[in-house]
Amino acid sequence: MTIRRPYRRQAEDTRKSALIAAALGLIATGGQKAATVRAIADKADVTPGLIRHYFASKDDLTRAAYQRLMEQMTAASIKVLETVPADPPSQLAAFVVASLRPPVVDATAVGLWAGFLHGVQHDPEMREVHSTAYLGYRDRLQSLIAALPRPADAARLRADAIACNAVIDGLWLEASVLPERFEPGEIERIGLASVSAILGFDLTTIGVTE
Amino acid sequence: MTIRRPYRRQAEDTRKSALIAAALGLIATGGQKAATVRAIADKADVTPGLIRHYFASKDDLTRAAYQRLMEQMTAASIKVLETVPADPPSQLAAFVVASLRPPVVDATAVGLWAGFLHGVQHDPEMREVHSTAYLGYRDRLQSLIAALPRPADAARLRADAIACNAVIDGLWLEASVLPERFEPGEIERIGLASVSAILGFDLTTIGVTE
DNA sequence: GATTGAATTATACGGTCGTATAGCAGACAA
DNA sequence: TTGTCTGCTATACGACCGTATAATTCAATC
Repeated sequence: MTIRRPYRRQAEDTRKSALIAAALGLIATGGQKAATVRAIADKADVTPGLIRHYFASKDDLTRAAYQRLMEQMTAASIKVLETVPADPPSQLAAFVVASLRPPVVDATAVGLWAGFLHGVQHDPEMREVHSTAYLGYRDRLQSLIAALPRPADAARLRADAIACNAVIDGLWLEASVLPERFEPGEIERIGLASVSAILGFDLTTIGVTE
Repeated sequence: MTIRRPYRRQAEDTRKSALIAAALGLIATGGQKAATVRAIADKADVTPGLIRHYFASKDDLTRAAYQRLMEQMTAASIKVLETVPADPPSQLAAFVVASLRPPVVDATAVGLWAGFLHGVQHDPEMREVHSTAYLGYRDRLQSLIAALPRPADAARLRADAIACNAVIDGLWLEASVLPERFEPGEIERIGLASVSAILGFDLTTIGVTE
């Protein structure tokens, strides 16, 4: 008679969360092709069969992992707003800088993002998740811009939000992919200067050093 | 006795090129995992064994495909410079707009780019290709900015080039992933306005409608 | 402490992957 | 025509993939 692997039962949320974390870790390290059912189970310290007990299919797990990733990324930028003065310029400056620093700017984050992009383009459910997260982030940015003491109509506001979001995204991309090409603090400085120029409102004199 | 598939001999460059094109097509459509040795051979109308006759391994073919992609993408933006007036503002405006239109802004292009990102991050050879292409594009942009009739020292020039490149990249990303969220021409307009604001030099009055 | 239901493991299946190697057949020289 | 080089095909191998299903063992309930 052979011995059977011992185990401890866990709550559904705990297991699902562990499996999602394992999948994200593997995708970050080795790309989508490294995140096999067996490897994920191994990393989560369970056996492969359990994945299909909690997720209808591997694609289902992949979708859940993507959702988690998007939540984490947008949450990091938004949370910082609670820790700075409530005046609009400080809030916006902090938001911009937080989006251009770890943990948002990070080689694994952009790797993960890229790993999911194909799914985002072809899976309607993932597309929905992406659209919601992206527009949520941009709307937040837009409301911070709208709060600034400067005149701007609705059309201008929308264009400004798209433009500022693009600078942030572009810098995020470049700094994440080729971090060694930039000096420490350079990306944040350029980000603040660019947003200031686009909005016609100086944010560079606000202290956001930490 | 079984019949054997008939074939015609081709030059090495022809076959390699066809295999690369097939690989890119498959990655664009179905992601990296769709670009299997068998599928690539099928699309290039040869048998799988031929791939390993021309490429040391599948990774070798993947690297070649990435190189081709980067060449195509940067070439598209640069080529447009020959077709517009030689004065610096017109050149820069044309460059920006060309980078924010098809074929550069394209759902398949960004899908391809994402499909290769993991390799770029982990394969030194692909990283080198990326670095060269990216910096080449940015240098080109920087030289166009430098030619503008406005004062700017070296440090300012570098920061401006990084910032403008970031806006372009960010808009490229957003427009490629969620094209239905933007009105026709909106991205180009925002791109020109943002670059103008960052540089403090108006490019929006130049006709680049085409 | 016995019972019971579900969380977890175990095993198996058909399919596809990248790679290796042997031999056929197309095209050019003689 | 004949010979010969090599581009190309054919076939096979071991590994691993996602999925399906049956067997077990843990933990809560009575």
